[in-house]
Amino acid sequence: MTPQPTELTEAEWTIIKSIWDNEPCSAPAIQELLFKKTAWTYSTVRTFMDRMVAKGLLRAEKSGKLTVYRSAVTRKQAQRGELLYALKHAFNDSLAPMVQCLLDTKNISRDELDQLKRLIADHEQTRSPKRFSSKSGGKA
Amino acid sequence: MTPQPTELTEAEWTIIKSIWDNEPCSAPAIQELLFKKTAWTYSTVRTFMDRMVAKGLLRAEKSGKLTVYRSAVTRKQAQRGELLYALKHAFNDSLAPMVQCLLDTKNISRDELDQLKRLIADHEQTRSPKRFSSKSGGKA
DNA sequence: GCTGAATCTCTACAAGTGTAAAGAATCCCA
DNA sequence: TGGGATTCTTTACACTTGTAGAGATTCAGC
Repeated sequence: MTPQPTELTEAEWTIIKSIWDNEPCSAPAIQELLFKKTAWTYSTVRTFMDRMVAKGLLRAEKSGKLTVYRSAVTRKQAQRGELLYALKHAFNDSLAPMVQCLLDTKNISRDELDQLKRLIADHEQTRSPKRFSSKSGGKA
Repeated sequence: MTPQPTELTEAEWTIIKSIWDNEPCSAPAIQELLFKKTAWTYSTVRTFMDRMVAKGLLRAEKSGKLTVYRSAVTRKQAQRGELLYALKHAFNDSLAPMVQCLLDTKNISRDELDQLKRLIADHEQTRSPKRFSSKSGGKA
């Protein structure tokens, strides 16, 4: 699972986000949903969507005259891909510099900082249960 | 300063990293440095570099027959650009989900976790000195 | 069966990206 | 001063991305 990480173009992000929120859905539906933001015509949207099918980002299925689309990658997968791209190229795969850059760049509220600390604390917990990991281990 | 954030392509990252580490430098020098990794010919490297000059990522200067190149964006700027792209598109500009994804994705060692905690702690300190910030404030 | 609305398919084109060959210019040295 | 080595310039080409028009298809209702 989690095939080779994919990076999406800006347009692809726009499309797939709309699909995640509405799947299964048709091209005309997506076009209408996005029109406010993008002013894309039906042709444009349709072209993107078909190209994304070709790339394995979406799946299409004919239902009568309608073509119905679904995502073929999860939000998590796509996020991972994008994150790994940045991590690898901009930060040579090192966590700390990336987080440092994040801290330097965005104006982070106290609440957000607390939230980050909590995330890390929780992760520590999960990462190394260390003691009674009576979690049902492994498959059958 | 810090003009509009730029995202770099993979090839551009490769080139500019090599330049940051060696500037000022010539195209043949960069080509040779990268050849092991990329097998790019001189023409390829040179094309990239000249296009990057056109984009404002590098600066070029003739010195006799040699063209000498320098970066026109700092590592920080480029990192920021890449990070903001991911943050914006994949995470709708929300810090926590991005960090969460980071934690979920990479195998993070205990040391790294500690380092992250320290980063955040330090940041808190800096962000809101709150009490005796007798730190020499501001310029002149 | 015909018409109109909705949808689809095909084709196109400009800009950007990855990749490079071929030939021109230049310089060092014998 | 001519030749070889180094570097530069020009041009090209295929593929991707952003964007879309024009015409074909299909269905629903008259």
